[in-house]
Amino acid sequence: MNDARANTIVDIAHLAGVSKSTVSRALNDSPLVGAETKQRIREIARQQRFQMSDPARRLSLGQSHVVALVTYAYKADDTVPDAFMLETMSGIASGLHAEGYDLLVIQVSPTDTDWVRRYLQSGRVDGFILLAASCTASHIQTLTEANASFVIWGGASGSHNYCSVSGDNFAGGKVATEHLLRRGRSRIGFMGGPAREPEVRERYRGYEVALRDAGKSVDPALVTYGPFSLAWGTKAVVALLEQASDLDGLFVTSDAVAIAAMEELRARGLRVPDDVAVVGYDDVALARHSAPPLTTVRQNGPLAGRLLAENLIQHLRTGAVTNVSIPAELVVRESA
Amino acid sequence: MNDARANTIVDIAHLAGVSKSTVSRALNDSPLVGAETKQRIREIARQQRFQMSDPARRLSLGQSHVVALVTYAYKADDTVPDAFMLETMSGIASGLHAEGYDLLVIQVSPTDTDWVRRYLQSGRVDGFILLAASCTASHIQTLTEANASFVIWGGASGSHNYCSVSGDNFAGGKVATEHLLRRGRSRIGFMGGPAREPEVRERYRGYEVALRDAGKSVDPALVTYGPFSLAWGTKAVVALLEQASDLDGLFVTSDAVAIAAMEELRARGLRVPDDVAVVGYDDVALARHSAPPLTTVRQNGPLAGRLLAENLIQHLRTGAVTNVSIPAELVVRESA
DNA sequence: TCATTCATTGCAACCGGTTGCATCATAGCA
DNA sequence: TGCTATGATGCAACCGGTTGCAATGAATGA
Repeated sequence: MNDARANTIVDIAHLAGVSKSTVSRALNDSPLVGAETKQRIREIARQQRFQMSDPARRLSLGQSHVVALVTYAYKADDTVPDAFMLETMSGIASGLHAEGYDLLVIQVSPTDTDWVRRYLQSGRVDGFILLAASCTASHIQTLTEANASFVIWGGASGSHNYCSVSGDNFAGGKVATEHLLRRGRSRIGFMGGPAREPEVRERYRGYEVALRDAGKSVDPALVTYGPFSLAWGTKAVVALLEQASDLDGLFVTSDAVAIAAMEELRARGLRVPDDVAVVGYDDVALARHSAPPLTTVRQNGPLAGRLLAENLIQHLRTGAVTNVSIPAELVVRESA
Repeated sequence: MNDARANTIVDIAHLAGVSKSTVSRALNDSPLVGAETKQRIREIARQQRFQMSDPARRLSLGQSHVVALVTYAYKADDTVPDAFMLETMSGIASGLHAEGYDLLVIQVSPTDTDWVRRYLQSGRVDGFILLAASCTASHIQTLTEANASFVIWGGASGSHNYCSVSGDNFAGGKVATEHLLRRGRSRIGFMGGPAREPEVRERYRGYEVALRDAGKSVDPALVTYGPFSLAWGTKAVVALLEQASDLDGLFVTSDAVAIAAMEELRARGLRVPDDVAVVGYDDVALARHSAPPLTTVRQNGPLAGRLLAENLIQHLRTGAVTNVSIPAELVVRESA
């Protein structure tokens, strides 16, 4: 190996004729080094294509500059893989990157809470990003007890002492329902996801308020909850039609499920939107190309990701707790 | 802070009345420590809920036990968010996890190659997982020169000296085309993705061979390439029909694009599969619920992910270069 | 001109593990 | 009984940075 490239700050120090402290300070842009010295050292480092050892740095500084995105093992059958999820992840990654952080993706089992300790106490990560959909109360408790920094996507809007970023699910549900009302629908069904998810509850509230504002009240026969699965989309439509054959509008809190629902409607000879108008949620890429193209509520995934990243980092640095809500926008296509 | 929990191996050493070397060895299950001593130390560590410092460990060992998944910034407009991608990622994460590795997701710009050095030389990661679709020759060259461990998803099947895992794209293309032939179609179009992508080329080869085996040859008017975007799906159908109005079968190398194509066919009054039979690729979750449900070629995403992880780790440990191909399976639904 | 301040730089300890080598006690063997 | 092979443990150096404090020299002010 004639690879005499400088590999540690000591090597750089030799080349520059200074001590390693000075090199360390120069590369960290400390004001304690003279301007020309700093310049010279940095130039040498550049020529040598020098990269500081990250583990050593972490060890000294006591922080990893890594954030974990906590997920469950993804199963194609019961989760619909959002464009949204990928978009958001992309936003998270670039938001973190801009601040010099890296994104670690970890999978945890729903019943295990030990991962908090494993990742935090070992210094592998500085903080966590969780998704409300896959995040139980016990997880939150564990995180709080461990004094961890974390931020949750889609948490309840209620009072809590942790950071969160959510879509404006209430507004989204409201605008979707109002749109259906404006289209002259009077028997509007609500197909939620799991009833326990805060996102779903908020969207329901929006649905409820929109109806109330229009002088109507909610008919329980028109409301149904279930998993966010395509199979359920089909089943729910069947059940809904049995309970309320005069259904003429449908607000589904997931595009994928909405598309499955539309398929079932069609299979039963009902035309969309003529017989039943349908509004989805998420604006998945395929929504634009469904039959008919789906009217839906769009959330800005990259923005969400960026905010998650920024708020978490802010919490790491300052301890500030922020709760942000990003707007929901109705995208009108042909299904309603 | 009365938090007197043991935080370093030295604390454990005190509690156990041994030296820190012994603790280190005990926790690493070294055969150099006596059995009872090892037991005792481990028990104490458990009681203290002790976690070794990862940065310190990395610094000593010179490895990070972290692998980077290299992605480009995700843009909803020109990339179709695969279920496959998410599934594969999940497989990668659990494959890595089983071997004690973590998954870091990094975004790089197509023109930048410096990230290799930044991540590798700094010791932040031990190796890389790349996707052929977003992976230029210069990236590969840089990786090779840096002597990095890496594995590529969907690389060419040709001869190369790096690890790769791919779907059997040739077989997939062949089986899809054969299915269309079996359905009595004689004017079968090929809608590929970007012509430069190895995956696409292989699928085309399968298409070509299937036709040849059936005594037909490829009609260039039936073949078209373009980006994997939904908008292109629509446009390509228009173009194809102009060039060959007698089109009666269509093999599209992406489900999402295929769904967009079917929509356009329908818009032009052509029935699927009666007038034009369509076969897609990927078996996206929505494929089952498109109109009509899409016949497609399925790849096992979780398996792919697991193999990517395992082969990379094997390369890290032994330097072994493996090239694996996973099977492609035809899923017959109603579109063909 | 001398004392004092300030800007630079170096020294050395520290972060928390790993590991080669020395040490030591014990068991095995002649 | 004396000597060696062997297993268990400790010592101390090392991984590559960061940082408090001391030291140095020059510039400032009286």
